Amino acid sequence: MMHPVYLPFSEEQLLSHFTDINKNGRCVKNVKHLRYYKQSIERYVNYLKNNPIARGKPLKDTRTPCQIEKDERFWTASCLMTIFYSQHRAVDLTKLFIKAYGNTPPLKGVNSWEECLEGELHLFLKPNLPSPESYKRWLRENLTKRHFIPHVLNSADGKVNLEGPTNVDAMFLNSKNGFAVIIEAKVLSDISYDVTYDTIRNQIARNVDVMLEENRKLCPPLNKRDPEKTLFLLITPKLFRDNPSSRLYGYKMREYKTNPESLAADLPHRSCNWEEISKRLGWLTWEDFKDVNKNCCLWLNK
DNA sequence: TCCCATTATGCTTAAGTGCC
DNA sequence: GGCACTTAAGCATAATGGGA
Repeated sequence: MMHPVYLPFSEEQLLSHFTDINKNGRCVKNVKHLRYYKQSIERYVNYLKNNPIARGKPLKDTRTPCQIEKDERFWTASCLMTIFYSQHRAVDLTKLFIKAYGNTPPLKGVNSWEECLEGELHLFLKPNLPSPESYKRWLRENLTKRHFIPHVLNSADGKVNLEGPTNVDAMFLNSKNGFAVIIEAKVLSDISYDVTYDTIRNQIARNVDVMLEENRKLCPPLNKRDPEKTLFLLITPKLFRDNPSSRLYGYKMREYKTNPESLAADLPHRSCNWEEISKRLGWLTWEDFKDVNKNCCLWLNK
């Protein structure tokens, strides 16, 4: 077990949730991810051992060694793996999806959550999803409408790709039927708004954009994902869902849910049935996961 | 086809700034 | 002078494109 509270799983288990990567046209295992988790756990354990009294400790001493307490990588891996390895995985996930999206999946031709989950479910941490070709073309044609700093505009000259892949925090994927949930997880931080060449673009819009794009070239089973059967899920602390105006994502989620056409404004290169897309956006809290499965987020046991 | 430098995102971490 | 807050730098991973 890597850590009893923040990552109660083995290294092998954790490693199995990272996607294969494309190296010289071949899909190969990637083993690089472990080091970050192991180092962070080691810093934390050592710090606690040498500093048994926590009260009154200044932030400058604790911030780095105690990063794990607020690290979204750990929150995400730990919480989602707990659900993934739960003996009642399908029941747990169904409860969560009903809370986020309603009694029936907001997907055409899909009648039940059971149908979504039947088959072969995978959980991936930190998968990369390429920026859609249609967006990159559009940005190339509209660059000066989206940026205004000379040296940035100059650097775009001659570049093929004006946006890199979006690294989503996690993804559930059913490789039998293409059903997927793309997950953006937050602890204290807000969504990103600072990609290189588009000052208007926000992280949720990017997530929705890559959700709507096929990924035929990605390593299996990521290439099996059906964009028409993919949902977007935001996971945050309950505190910020109760106080949505404390974060940019609070404003954006409310806007996208109550006024679907606002998605069109943020994704001008696409024409979609935005009302339908809007229904595919969900927001859950870490506390929701804990309500469904007590073993989730053990650090919230206070 | 392979290698490798470059560059993208998405964070964490360190350095700089200024308040009490 | 010791902090917390703010901003910049740094790091990790992975994709990409050019050259051998």
